Amino acid sequence: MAPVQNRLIERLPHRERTRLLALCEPVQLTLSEVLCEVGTPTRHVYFPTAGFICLVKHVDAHPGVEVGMVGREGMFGTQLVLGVVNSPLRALVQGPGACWRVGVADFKAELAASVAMKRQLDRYVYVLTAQTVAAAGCQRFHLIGARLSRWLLMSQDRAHDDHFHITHEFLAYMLGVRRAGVTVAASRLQRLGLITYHRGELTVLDRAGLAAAACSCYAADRAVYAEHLG
Amino acid sequence: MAPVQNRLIERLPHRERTRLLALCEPVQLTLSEVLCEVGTPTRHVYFPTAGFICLVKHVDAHPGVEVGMVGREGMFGTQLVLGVVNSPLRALVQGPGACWRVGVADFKAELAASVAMKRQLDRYVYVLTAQTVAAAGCQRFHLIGARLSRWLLMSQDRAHDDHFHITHEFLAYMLGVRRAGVTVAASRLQRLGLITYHRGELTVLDRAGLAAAACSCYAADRAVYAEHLG
DNA sequence: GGCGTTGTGTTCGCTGGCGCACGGTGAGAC
DNA sequence: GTCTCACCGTGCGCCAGCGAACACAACGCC
Repeated sequence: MAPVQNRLIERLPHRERTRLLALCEPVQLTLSEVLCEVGTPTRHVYFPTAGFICLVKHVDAHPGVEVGMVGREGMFGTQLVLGVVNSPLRALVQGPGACWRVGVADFKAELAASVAMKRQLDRYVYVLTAQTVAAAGCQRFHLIGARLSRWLLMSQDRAHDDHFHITHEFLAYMLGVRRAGVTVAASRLQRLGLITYHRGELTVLDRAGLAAAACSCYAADRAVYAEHLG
Repeated sequence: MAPVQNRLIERLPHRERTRLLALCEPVQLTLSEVLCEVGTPTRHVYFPTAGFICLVKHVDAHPGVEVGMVGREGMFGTQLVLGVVNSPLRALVQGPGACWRVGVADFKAELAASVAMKRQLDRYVYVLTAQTVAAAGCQRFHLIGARLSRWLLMSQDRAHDDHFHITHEFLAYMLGVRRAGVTVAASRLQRLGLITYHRGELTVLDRAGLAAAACSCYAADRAVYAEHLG
């Protein structure tokens, strides 16, 4: 078996890790796949190892806003940790790749059986909530360019690659803005030599520069994660 | 002893409720009191009975945005339920009134001792998180007038009174907007006969009208609460 | 090799909210 | 009775982002 490569699982005590992995099945996340729709019961819990997932809030008929991102540092299905089956958010695969998957019943049973596991996942719930709260502030105060930069950095961290597939259209959906707005912001970043892109293939050229262009939320998110699960 | 009048405590099984109340001390929340500053360790957990508390996120040097509100339907200190001591948010008293208070150590001990309590508070964490997520979307898409209406309704629910003390300045801080913007929105609501106010004393005249003017987030929040803790 | 589809660049007029600022007025302090 | 201060009304210029639209180029399909 390949190394686990999901931080939450790796941090579990040996016994719990083994038991959980025995219940996991490896699945491949495919781009744009919807793992869970709003208001529907969660069927599986996901622990990404290479792919990553965006959590999107919808309000009225508006496009949608990303409020959280889950890569191999986290999991999708935190609502189950809190004892709730329905997802309040849409879970959308943004980075294709490998992932562990557990059925809801098995997951609940393990959670009930292991205090250590529950305790750790509680902490992750906290971290993800902090990210969500930061997203609220970010929505309110930061300009598209800064938010775009932040989003690209977060994606790059989770894709473990400086190149990934993403269109302006999709970015607009994630940021809750117009596609044209993204084009303007992205082309500025390109002119500055921070990124380059062409028909959905985007490459980060200057990570440090991008970090400088990003809003403070990026650093804040990382700090919270490091403090509680680092 | 007066009736408990905090929904979370009331919903506990008899044994747990009695034990928790034995550890509680009654305190009076005073307007504008800061119960907990960002990044500092939480000292007490609060279960409001008459007063209520706002949770405010700060980003950079910007004014602040309210991302959650806690009245007698909830509690302040959810981070402790997740095993984290530091608060990610500022907790600010917005409605003065009575409240139960428990020390952190006592609270943790009770939480560890009672599965039923932990389970219920987990659910409340979920509800509060949903509220936070809604706040993010609300920030992004809704106009000041609609958000103001929502905020007034939420306050009224928690104040159990159609009259309360609130200035435009403070509302601006809560909504993360300019004071002048609040004045414009509030005076429109007044012209429509939905509210009346004068030098910090505000009265709701037409609750139904206000609900019609508010964004969908208000109804959504209530629905989530009712579904999970109703 | 033609054709529809998808991704990107750009324009135009509009508007909500911003920063800043000034003025008025009620209420309490002395 | 005056003074001060908190609270509220309003105005002005500005700008980010919006909605709607059009143009063009690259790619995939037949």
